[in-house]
Amino acid sequence: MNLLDEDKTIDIAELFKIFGDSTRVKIINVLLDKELCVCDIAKAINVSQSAVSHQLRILKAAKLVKFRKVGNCIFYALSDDHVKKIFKLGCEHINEL
Amino acid sequence: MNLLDEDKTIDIAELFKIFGDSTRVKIINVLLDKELCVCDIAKAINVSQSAVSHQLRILKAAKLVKFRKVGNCIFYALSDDHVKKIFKLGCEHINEL
DNA sequence: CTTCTATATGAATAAGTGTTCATATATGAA
DNA sequence: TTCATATATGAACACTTATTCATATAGAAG
Repeated sequence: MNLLDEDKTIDIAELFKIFGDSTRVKIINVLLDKELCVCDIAKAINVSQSAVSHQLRILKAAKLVKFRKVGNCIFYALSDDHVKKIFKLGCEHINEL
Repeated sequence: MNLLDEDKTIDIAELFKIFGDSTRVKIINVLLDKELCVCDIAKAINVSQSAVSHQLRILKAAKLVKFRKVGNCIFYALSDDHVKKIFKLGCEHINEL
């Protein structure tokens, strides 16, 4: 049962690394069931607009979030259910400790 | 659907952060289906004994691995199926990209 | 065109992290 | 006890990363 060829080791680590920051975890958490624009995310998790924007850039680059533009605002949402699954499994693990 | 109270945000991030290093990913990968002692892990993933030991300490502190002593050797294994589940879900995500 | 709001981004700084190297500890064998 | 092997650990260093601050971009409203 060897799930990884050497090439993918880095990719896996990079994926989990993205879930490994509390600001990004907060962003993912508030996006679990709805899309939000940047400033609403910032308000919701009480982090500066700039910091949220920087982190969204990372989440976007990893294709963990998608976005759509509506006038002046940009709404972000989780890319797919896979992101939710990984996140929820992590939550379950924590809750069982 | 708000899975996190503020208190747990850090815990979740800390959990994923542990999966977010390629040396630790390699260690988890070789422990998926068997236990191994430290020097065998080091050989298997081609990383120094010291580096492996340092990373095992982190995995141990997070209760992601368990260990047993046999004479001179210390065999490490994944703590439980939860660790495997999270890891495999990450692998699936990567393989689907 | 000007102003206001929303978002992005670059630079700088501070904090965190992984590896290496040297060494300590501990167990087994002789 | 002495030697060899397995593992752990502390310090140092290089590297990465998240935030802040200032500023740029862009769209909407007046």
